[in-house]
Order: sequence, then C-alpha cells, then structure tokens
Amino acid sequence: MTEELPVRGRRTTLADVAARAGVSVPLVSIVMRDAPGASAATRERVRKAAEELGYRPDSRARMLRRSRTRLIGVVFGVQHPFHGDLVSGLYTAADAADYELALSAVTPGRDERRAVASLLQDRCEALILLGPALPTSELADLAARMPVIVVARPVRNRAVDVVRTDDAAGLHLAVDHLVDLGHTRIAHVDGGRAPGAAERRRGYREALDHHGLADQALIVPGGLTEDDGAAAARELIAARPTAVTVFNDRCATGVLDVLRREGVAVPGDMSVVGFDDSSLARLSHVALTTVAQDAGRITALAVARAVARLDGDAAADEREQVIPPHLVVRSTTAAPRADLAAAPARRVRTSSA
Amino acid sequence: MTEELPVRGRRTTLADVAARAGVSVPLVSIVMRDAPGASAATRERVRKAAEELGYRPDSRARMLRRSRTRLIGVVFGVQHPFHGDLVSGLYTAADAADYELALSAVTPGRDERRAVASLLQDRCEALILLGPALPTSELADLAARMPVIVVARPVRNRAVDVVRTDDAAGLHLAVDHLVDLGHTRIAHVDGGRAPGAAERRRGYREALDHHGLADQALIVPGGLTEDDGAAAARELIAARPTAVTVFNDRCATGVLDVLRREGVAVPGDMSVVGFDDSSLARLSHVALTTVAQDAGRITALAVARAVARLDGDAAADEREQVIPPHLVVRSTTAAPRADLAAAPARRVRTSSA
DNA sequence: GCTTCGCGCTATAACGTTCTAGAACGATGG
DNA sequence: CCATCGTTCTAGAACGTTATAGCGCGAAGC
Repeated sequence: MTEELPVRGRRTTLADVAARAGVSVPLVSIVMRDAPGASAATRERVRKAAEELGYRPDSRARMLRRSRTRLIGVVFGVQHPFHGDLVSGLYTAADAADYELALSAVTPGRDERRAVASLLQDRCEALILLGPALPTSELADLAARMPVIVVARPVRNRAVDVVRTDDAAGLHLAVDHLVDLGHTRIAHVDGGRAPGAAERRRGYREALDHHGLADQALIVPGGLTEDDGAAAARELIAARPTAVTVFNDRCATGVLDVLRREGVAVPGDMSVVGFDDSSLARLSHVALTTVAQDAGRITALAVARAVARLDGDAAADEREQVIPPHLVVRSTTAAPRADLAAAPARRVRTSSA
Repeated sequence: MTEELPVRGRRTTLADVAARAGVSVPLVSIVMRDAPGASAATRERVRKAAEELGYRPDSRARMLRRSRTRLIGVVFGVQHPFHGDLVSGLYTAADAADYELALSAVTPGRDERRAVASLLQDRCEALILLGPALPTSELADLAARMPVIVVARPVRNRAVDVVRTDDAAGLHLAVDHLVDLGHTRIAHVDGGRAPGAAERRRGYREALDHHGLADQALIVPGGLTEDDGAAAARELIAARPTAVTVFNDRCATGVLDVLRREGVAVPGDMSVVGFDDSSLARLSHVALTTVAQDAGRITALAVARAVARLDGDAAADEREQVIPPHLVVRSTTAAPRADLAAAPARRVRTSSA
C-alpha cells in the first residue's frame, strides 16, 4: 500500500526484497513466479516486501537465465494503417499464449534488414513479418535460424510459414457482388508490385472469366496510395466502366475523390469496391463497399503457428494458411443505370500478367 | 564469407568464438565492441571466427552486465498516423545518439498503463510518451523513477519534460494567412479533449482578437476523425463562414468531403486550413493548406532531452520546449468571393473555454 | 641489471535472475 | 526409536556479457 519512495539511483532487485522479507533470494523468485515451494504465510510476507519496495522483475535477467525467452519479434511498417490493426491483434494473441512481443518498425530511414537485425539481438524465438519486401532467399536464410511467419504475402519456400488473406477469393467476392447487381463492364485498379497485388489481379481475371466476361477485362495501373487512385480515376473517367474493383481502400479513396469531383456519381454512374476494410472505409461519409480481411483471425493464426513451431508441434497442418475474406457492402455499390448497362467498356491499358 | 550453417539448437556465444579463435572470452568481447586492448592481427582473427560462426551479440546479457542499458522506451498509438512520423524521427535521433529504442504500442486492447509497465520491465532508462492520455499525477509518479519526456501534449508538472508544437502559434499562422487573403468570418472546428485541442482553440481566439475579429468567433465542436469533421461540416454549411481552421488534417478531410459533396466549393466558397501536414494533406488531390508540425525537430529534441537527463546535464534549458510550426499553403485556401466577404457569420454554437 | 613503463592478453568477478541440489524439520509408519 | 517422506527453505551455480585487476613481456630509462 505505502510504496517506498522509488530511489532514482539503483533499481530494486530480488536481493533487496529478500533482505527486507528476511528470506533467501531464490525463495523470493519462487513467490514472484507463483511457483510451488513456499508457504502461504511466507508468500504473504514476501509479496508485502516487494510491494513496499516497488519491485519490478528485470525481464533481461529473467530471459537470460531461462532457456526460453518467450519473445516473438514483429516487423511492421509504421506508415501502413492496416499494420496497426495487425499489431493490435498480435498483442492480444501473444498475450493469450503467454508470449511477449518485441516490436521493430520499418521507417523511411530504417529498412527491414535493420529491423530484423535488432530483433535477432533481442533474442526473439520467432519472427512475424508483416508484408515484408525482403527477397525470398533472405527469408529462407532467416527461417533456417528460427521460425519465420510471413503475414499478408505469399512466399514460395518450404521453410517459411505464411498466413494471408485469400486475395483472389476477395476479388471473386467483389466481382460476384457487382455481377449480381447487373454490372458487366467491371474494371480493376491494380496494386502493381505491392504484396497481394498479383493475387488480386489474378482473382479479378478468374472471376470475370467465370462469368463469361473475360473480354471485358480492363486493368488500370494503380498503387497503394490515394494519389495512385487519383491518377487511375482519370483513366477510368475516359474508359467509363460501370464498376471498378480497387487494389485497396486507400487507393479507392483517391478514386472516389476524383470521380466525385469530376461529376461522376458514385454509385450512380460508377460502383466502387475497395479492399482491407480499413478505418478509412468505415467512415460514415465514405461508406466504402470493401473486401474485409479478418485481422483478428490472421494474427491469431500467425501467433498460433509461431507457438506451434516453438513447442515442437511442427507436424502442424499446412505451411501456408489462406484465410477467406468477406465482403462488407456499404454505399458505393449499386445497380448500374439502365442507359449505361449496355455499352461496352473501352479498353485503355492492360498490364501484362 | 563462408558462414557456418546456423544450428537451430543453441545460440553461438562469445565462448564459441573465443574457442575457435584460440583466445579468451573477454578478448573477443573487446574486439566485438571495438574497445582498445587488442592487436590488429588478433582483431582480424577474432572477427573472422565470429563471422564464420554467425555470431550475434546478445543484447540482454550485454545490458544486464552494463550499468547502462542505453535503451529508451517509446509509447505510441498504433492507430495515429502522425505517431508514425514521430517514431521514424525517434529512430534516427536515437541512432545518432547511440541509444536503442524499445517500442510499446497502445491499442484498443492494451492501454497506456500496460504499455508503460512492459517498458519498465525491459529496463529502459527513459520514457518518451507520444500524446499520452494518462493523468498528470501518474506521469509525475513515473517521472520520479526515471526521465519522462511527453511529446505533443502540455503537462503542468515540474518533473515531466515536454516537447510540443506551439499549437496556439499554429492557429495564429492559419488565421493570419486567412486574414491576409481577406477573410473576416473565420470559424474553427474544435478537437474537444484531444491533446493540443485546448491550445489551438486558445490560439484561434487570440488571433481573431488580435485582428479585431473577436466578435466573429465561431467554434464548432469537432474531434480527431474524419467523421467528426463530416458532422462539423454540416454545421458549417448552415453558418456559412468564408473560411475555417480545423483541429487536424483527418478532421479537415472529413470537412472537405462533405462540403464538396454538398456543393460548397473549396476554396471558392470556403477556405479550409488543417493541422499536422500529415501524408493525408500532402496528397495531390487533397492539397490541403495546413499547419505543419516539425516532426524531425520534435523527435530530435525529445531524444536530446532524454539523453541530457541521463547524462546528468539536467541543468539543461527549459523543461518545456515549444516548437514553432510553419504554414504549408496548398490549394484549399484563397481570397473570399466578393459577394460573400460582406455578410456576418451566424453563430451556431460556441463551446465554453 | 634493476626498475618502470606500456601493450596485449587472461582470470575472475560481477549484473539479476532461475535452476538444481540438498538441508532442516515435523509428520508418518513400521 | 529409526527410517521415510513431504514441505519449506537455502546454497551454489549458471545464463552471456563486460568491468577490473593483474600477469608476462619487450622496450626504455637510470
């Protein structure tokens, strides 16, 4: 209750607590860890002493002594909003599994190699990489050292675990939805070389094909950002499809903004579908119809896989876990206007597969 | 060059390197730290052995042994885009000062108290808190234990260092700019209880006062998010000021979106100024005139202050460092239309100071 | 030739924790 | 009364690193 004035100088250690409680150091350790081997009365006394001295265990020393550190390293991009959702999920999943997280950010001035290097020094037992841009060969080298789980990007290598959204299926959902509404001229704004972009492009093509609309395919170069979307919108205005699926929500926001500013009503003149269900899409004045990635499930599986590898249950199922997304229908999609439904989409530019 | 197959089992330690190089363990330590006390020939030999074994120093053990950990804890919000910029800056500043950073995120499921607690266990020497919501009393308790630097929020307590943008001055810049353009009916969309909101509100009032426009003050309740901005926009449409300063860029984006959708031209019918110069504002299709916070300078000062405290130069200047912002003029501000410049703004709602 | 250096290196002890043995003790069982 | 056991505790070592002290040796100074 009456916590001692925390001295600015030396940190209070197990030895301090032991001295005050009149017991040995290991016994204090036993009490602090809730390990068996101490009487109820002693526990009480030790806990009181610890409380009074404001004792905090030193995780460095603890991990040094233990064979296991129970520490999972996470590399994330500090700019990418969706990584925020993933980090949140990872914290709760790790918490439940009784693991700790060590965060290492990728910034404009700090590349993935540095981020990983610092985690290696911290003695993490496993690595979770969010949408890494590292070449597969380096990922494989890492995976030879320790369990590596890559999130949100496919990796063709036996040693690397992958948890990702079924990007192709996401575009099937989007296209199916638009076809159900009556659209036939459906364009796609591409993500270029971004993680997942190739899969989404493939899903778009497959879905059109499945509906017998393969010859209507129109792929406009885009990217990850609002600016990329704005640029793509100008091409869309020229080509005038009745609907468009966009690589992600940020890009879709750029598309929306330019379309509306240029007098193209959404969803009246053109329907728009995003990808991610980021907080952007949920904004009431945007109300973007979008493909939602299940961040909670993805992160839970990523942590579960790391834990399984570490606990030796390496016989676990599949190396690559592909999570189905789901469609969130909001206000940017509707049936095409009758007068637009007929005319064929003009082909502007098609990126090669 | 030919790095040994990294054994999945035990980690390679100084002892392994020492054995291979045929020297003692402390000597390897000396070489790895580039400390004086080893001949050039030995250095070469040891480095080669370390390389071959793929040795990585164990930062836990290192920090345990050293009196200093040279570790600075950072608490940041995983959702807030501006925190991303700040974290980037902190990394480079810490790097230059030869300190390491330990990141601890605040998420919907992990409050600031937990974030701080985990950093304390990691044995950080100082804490940098980005826009914390913790009560001043708790900040003061922390500051009694270790140097605490709060960024982007004023704190009235002797023990806590503060580095923040001069929010009031930022609104002076914004209002001056608008007045220069010829505006007299300038509204402000408020940030409520968000960090910095009170200062910006005050700056807005002072600036209007300074230009003899105090009786034109119009403060519309807002918030931090696009949705808050969208709601505020509806009030603005009713009140019809010719210009508006908005709490931050996200909120301003919401304002812009609704204004344009409702047929209010920006900047034709209404000028809009944001705050933060976030990536949002820089987007070419948004091109928001905004008050820029100097993230690089803020983070450099925050780290410098932490280092000064730790090195004992506590005689350092001011406890609170207030960084002047600057105005970035883009495309959302212009002179008011002649027919609008005359009529007085109607008062909709004024939040109490 | 003896001290006095300085240099390159090693031995030993820490840092704060947890693990492994084992000691002290009363209770139980024959 | 002695052996056995379980409980509660302590002594000592260990994790991987770095700080401190000191050793051996050739060079310089008297």
